[in-house]
Amino acid sequence: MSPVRNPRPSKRTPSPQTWSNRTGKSSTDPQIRLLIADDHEVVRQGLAAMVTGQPDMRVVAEAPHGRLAVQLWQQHRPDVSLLDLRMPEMDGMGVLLEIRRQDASARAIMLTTFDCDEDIYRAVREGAKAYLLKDASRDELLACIRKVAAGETYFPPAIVAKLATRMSGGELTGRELEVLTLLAKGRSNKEIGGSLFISETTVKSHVKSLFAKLQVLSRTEAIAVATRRGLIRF
Amino acid sequence: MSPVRNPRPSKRTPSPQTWSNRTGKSSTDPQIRLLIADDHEVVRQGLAAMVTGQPDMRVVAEAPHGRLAVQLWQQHRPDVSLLDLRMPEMDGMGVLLEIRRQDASARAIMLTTFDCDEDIYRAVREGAKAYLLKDASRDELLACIRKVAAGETYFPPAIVAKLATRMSGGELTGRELEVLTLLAKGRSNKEIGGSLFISETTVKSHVKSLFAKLQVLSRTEAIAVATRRGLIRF
DNA sequence: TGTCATATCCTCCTCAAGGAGGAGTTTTAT
DNA sequence: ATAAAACTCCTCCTTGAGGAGGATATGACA
Repeated sequence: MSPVRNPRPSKRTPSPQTWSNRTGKSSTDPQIRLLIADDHEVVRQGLAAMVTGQPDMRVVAEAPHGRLAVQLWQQHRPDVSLLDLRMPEMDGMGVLLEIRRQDASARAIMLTTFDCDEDIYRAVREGAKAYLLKDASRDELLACIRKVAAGETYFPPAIVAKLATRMSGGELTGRELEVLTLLAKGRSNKEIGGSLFISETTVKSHVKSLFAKLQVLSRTEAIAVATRRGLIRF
Repeated sequence: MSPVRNPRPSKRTPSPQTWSNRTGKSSTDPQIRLLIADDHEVVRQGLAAMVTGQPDMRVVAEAPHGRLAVQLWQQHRPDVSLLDLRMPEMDGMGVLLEIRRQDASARAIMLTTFDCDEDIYRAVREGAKAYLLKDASRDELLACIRKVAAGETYFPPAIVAKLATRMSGGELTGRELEVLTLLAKGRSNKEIGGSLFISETTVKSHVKSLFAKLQVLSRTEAIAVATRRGLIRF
């Protein structure tokens, strides 16, 4: 509410010295101010509980869904936002996109239960400073928050490995993803063609390039791989 | 350790008046004593945070995996156990089975992120007193704990509906489940036969009855349905 | 004892799936 | 303007999937 906002004037990351200033900071804002966005109350409570007691950080806002998260971000301009990937109204990626549109230097940690290649890839591409699985320990979470607040990034080794995996094979086109989605629902090529208003032949050709990119030989395999990569959900 | 255990003699739910009594209860055990078992620290912290401040309940033990959960249960004999379904070492179902083997009147709430028909069904069959999704609100959780502590059961409407769905179609045999698992990995009938040391023909016949029970017409559909029901995981 | 479920195996048949190898059109980026 | 993707459609061919309709052996249960 107070008009005194965001000490960072949307500039680039200042020099390391300035950074030290931030950490042992001016009297006005001595703590890392956090926004928590997660639709699960248990998780919000858990995250909040994990930072309370830490003298150098403080939760300034909590949101049960993405839309509110953006709103609260605008109001509070937190130093670091903890965003759940899967949320109603607007998911974590949406929130990240929106807040980074308004302030390209905004810092966010993406939180998720699963380590889907696709999700990780997108989060990194959209400028997430860190990617944490919800099975992270308290220490890991705190370390991650401090790193991100300091302008660094944080990606667990397992995440980095996944990211590498994802790079192989190439990206699916929009149409291929549409076909894949229907294919995963058990639809035949003919049915898919009917749904997308294209011929069965065309579906086949999409399926073919799909298989090549996913490096599989059958639709059932495609479903398995695509699910593991997070391209489709059940 | 103390032989003074479980003041409720596995009787039926007492009258509402008794409820008031329980809340302002006898000096020996005035609170509902809880065990929390979940491999995610965030969730443990969250659950703990949600009950702290409640005068009528108290967390007496926390476990990051199933094996320790059983151990701690034996030590503390909590009134209610909150068990995560998916855990390392031993999952929630295993813990439930074990503690109910030692004390058939033990009360447990099964916690999970997903509402898979199969999981719900098994939990209910094995004597879980309640089934809660992790997106439950604080109020729902507290209400659930109090109900279970009072000897009642608690199943959200959505869960009951799922349970009904699960009942249709019939149960898969062990062999059928094996075939389904391999089928979902993208294996062909011949490959499945090779893995299970049976002929392709036999695989086909298993697949056929599989389809009938799942009420589907193709393997891709089977994967979709089986995933939704929680029969297979990726 | 007979029945029911499970698991195993068979044949014959049809059709959808998927590989090989094209080609034309539109969109997008350079 | 031009090249590169993406999207569309085609034929010919092989094989695997899945339906129909069986048979046999086992073990549990009444």
